[in-house]
Amino acid sequence: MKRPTIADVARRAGVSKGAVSYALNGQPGVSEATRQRILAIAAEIGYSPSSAARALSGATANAVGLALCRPARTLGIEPFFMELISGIEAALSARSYALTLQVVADQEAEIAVYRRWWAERRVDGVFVCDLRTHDPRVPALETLQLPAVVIGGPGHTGNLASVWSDDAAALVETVEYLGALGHRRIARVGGLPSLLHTEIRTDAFDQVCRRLGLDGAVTVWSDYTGEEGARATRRLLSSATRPTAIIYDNDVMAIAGLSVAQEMGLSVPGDLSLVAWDDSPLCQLVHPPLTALGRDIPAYGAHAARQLLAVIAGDPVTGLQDETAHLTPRGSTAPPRER
Amino acid sequence: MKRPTIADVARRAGVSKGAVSYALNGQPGVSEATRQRILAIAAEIGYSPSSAARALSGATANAVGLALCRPARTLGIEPFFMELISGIEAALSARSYALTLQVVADQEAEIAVYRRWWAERRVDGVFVCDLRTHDPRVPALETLQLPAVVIGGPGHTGNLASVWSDDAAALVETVEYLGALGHRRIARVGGLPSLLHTEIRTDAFDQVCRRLGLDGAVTVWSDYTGEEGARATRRLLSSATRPTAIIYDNDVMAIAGLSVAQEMGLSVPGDLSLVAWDDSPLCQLVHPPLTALGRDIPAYGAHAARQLLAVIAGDPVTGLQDETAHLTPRGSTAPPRER
DNA sequence: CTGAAAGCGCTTACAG
DNA sequence: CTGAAAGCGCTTACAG
Repeated sequence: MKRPTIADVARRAGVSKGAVSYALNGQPGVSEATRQRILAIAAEIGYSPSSAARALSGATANAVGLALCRPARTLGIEPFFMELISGIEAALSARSYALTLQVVADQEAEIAVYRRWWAERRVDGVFVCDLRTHDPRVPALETLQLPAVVIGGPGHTGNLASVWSDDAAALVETVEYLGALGHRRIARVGGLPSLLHTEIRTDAFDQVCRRLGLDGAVTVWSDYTGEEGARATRRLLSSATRPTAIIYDNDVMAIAGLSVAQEMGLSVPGDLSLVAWDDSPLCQLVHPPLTALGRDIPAYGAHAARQLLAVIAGDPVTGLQDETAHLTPRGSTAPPRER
Repeated sequence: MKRPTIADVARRAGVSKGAVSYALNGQPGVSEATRQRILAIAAEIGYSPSSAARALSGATANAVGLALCRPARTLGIEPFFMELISGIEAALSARSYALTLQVVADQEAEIAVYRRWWAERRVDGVFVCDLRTHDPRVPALETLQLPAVVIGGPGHTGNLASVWSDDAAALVETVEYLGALGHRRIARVGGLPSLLHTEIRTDAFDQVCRRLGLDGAVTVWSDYTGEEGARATRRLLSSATRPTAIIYDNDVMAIAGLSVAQEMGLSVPGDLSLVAWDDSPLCQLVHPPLTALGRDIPAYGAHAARQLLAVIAGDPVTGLQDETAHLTPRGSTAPPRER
């Protein structure tokens, strides 16, 4: 089947190719009647402008890129990324933008991908996930002048636009809630310590525990996998002064932790309260269902997409604070049982 | 920062643009010494050919498309798709192909996306997931002559290439195993009944149960969500002749089923054995860990990607049978307890 | 082995 | 409001 071109539409409509271009792009230069006729003919013969030709004539690529730097196993098991991508995608396709995805091994490879995308003019902009302090991707993107939106923060984003959520506030709310239930020894199983949001949560955790005088507070780090979450939990629960409550940096680790507690003969929430960060449907599938910190991740992705399109359009864009995660108490938290 | 073009490389190397093109694409027409010099200069100034210009001059778009027709919530929670995408991506990026992703609402919208991608010359080929019998996407793609690989089957793929796994065999193995343990009343919580692989599994289930004389065999359908999996399980376990074993069409439903069994006071595996299809890490996070049917999903995606690249290259490609899922027995299956 | 040139299908000033 | 033309950055026959 031969693909229709702008010339086919022009011939049928009895106008020049330029007129067709103006009509399709909503530019002035054609009468409304002509525009309608041209649009009808384009629809009739199934014409869509070649993205290559369009991109080559200086217009945009109509595509944005997302490079993910996580191994396949954590990508697969964490609902977060797929939900984020769904949200990004929904906002992009509403504006007929395509999403180009690439999985990379490390930050260096990620920067190389940005450079290639830029040189190939393949994308008009990119999303940056898993921000770190002193993140080399930020200056690299600034140098390339490739439009970008950081999904994360606040701070450490240089001149790049960003979308972020107040993790510190969510963590403080959680600790205060556990404190109000009567917990004095609260532990936290954090995510990768190199990620900015892990650092933000850790700092907030230390501060609020100090403020509430909870000196049994301890953070151990993990990598978001169930295996590591289980190992960290086993270590915490084997200590002489074991915690009565644990906060996990994702839901997969929390579910693994629940399993470990049951295997060690502890009752949840009687002997141990558990809180998961990221309230995916998984949290309600286990027994007892997990108290969790949740927010609308697809919406977060959609906001990031709209920010990126604004940056590409040249609008002045800075940081956008998204909804703060809220705590949904379920069966995994209760006052600590006296020992 | 200005993007380097082929002219910049040609000027520096003191050759024509044509020569640079030949050198970069590994075509004859330049001496090996010149080729090396040109490649070195390209690398030095960070040159990558504009994908738009390349696509416009009749070469390929160097991108393939994947349209996913699932709501955000099941996409997020099912590790399957993200693992598949990881595998596809790894095989594609090894050949510097980009993956374009789009989430669509239904099959009609999906066909419209294919048509648009084709008209825009945005992709060189596409992957087709969630195959149905009499799937309208198959003739649509045949008409467009857009290279495609169906991820699923066997059968019902028209002239399109495909990658598939023998679900019938895996299901038979599972039922025979449960039968050998002594189970006589086996139920199955299936996925969406409209999907081909659900049909294949259902037929295989009916046949093997008949062959083994298990007349309590029953299949109920679901939509892969935990909620529906829980509801289906509750219904099955409330029946007077409740099953002693249940096979689930994905792991999320199996985990929900485990939770329901526990909530109803049944012990797993004492009163009820459970088997999950799709052996993601989730299966080992619950208590007891789930017996599951698993296979290497990233590899499945990688095979599909290599098939698609072969179709695009014009190689003769037909159906490729991938590994059959194998059963990993864990704590959720045992002989039924006498009642 | 190399160079000059046409052409891919658009967009966008520039004349009319 | 419309048409003719240049130009985006490649690839690929076609001469030399």
